[in-house]
Amino acid sequence: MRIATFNVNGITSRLPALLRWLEETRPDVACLQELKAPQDKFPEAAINAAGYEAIWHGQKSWNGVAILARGSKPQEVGRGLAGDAEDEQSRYLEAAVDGVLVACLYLPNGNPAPGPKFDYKLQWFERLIARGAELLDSGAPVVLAGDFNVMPTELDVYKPERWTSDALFRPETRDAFHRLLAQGWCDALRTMHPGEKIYTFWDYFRNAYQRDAGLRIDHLLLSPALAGSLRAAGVDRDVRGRDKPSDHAPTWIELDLKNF
DNA sequence: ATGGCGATTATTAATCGA
Repeated sequence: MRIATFNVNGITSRLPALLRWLEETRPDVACLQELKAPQDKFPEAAINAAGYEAIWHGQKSWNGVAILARGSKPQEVGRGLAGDAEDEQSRYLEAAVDGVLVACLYLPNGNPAPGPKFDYKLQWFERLIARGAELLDSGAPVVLAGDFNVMPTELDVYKPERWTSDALFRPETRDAFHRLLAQGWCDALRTMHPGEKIYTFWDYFRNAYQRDAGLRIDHLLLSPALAGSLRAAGVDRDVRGRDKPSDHAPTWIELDLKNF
């Protein structure tokens, strides 16, 4: 089973690039973030025509997440994280696909930091950590996939010293990510490629992609029930180098569930 | 250290992302 995560930065303007990538790589599950489209503007017909069924949680202008499955409808488990009744941002969606619980998440950016946006990021992180504990307690096979807006270590930033005060790399942010991992999650990309420079995002400025000035902020975390099934992981870097690209590249894992 | 690009929304400029 191939599971991918892709921050599309606007599904309306990214639809041709998304469809091309789906056709080329045929993931079994695709988690999308930053739809930047209201609920009724999701291009469901085009997704269906590509062989996928989808559930999504849209929002006008910002955020928005979706889970696509090839040839079957993702069975929704829930949307949104508990712990803040006031939170209206569409950033979290859970679904069951072929016996695997897939959580698609778009963690807040948090800049500028410090400030209210950074506070929101850290609070959102704590709510995710609480949900992570529940999911692990269930013993279910779970993948947490999405744009975490965190570079976990210095290896995950092209120039770490430039990013130490940024919301994506501040000590509080990294600490939260590491507390999440310490619950028992497996960082799939890093596990398959220890010590390697791996980026999933290159900003639009200053030829960042051409200079390989990137960040690793899109992650797939596996529960212990799934970690032993991990066979491969990677980033579809070339997608970032095409016309009209997202600033993120699709990131994926391959699980062997034959003996599951 | 700054500003650069791209998408969206409401009316050609502001906001947001990372």
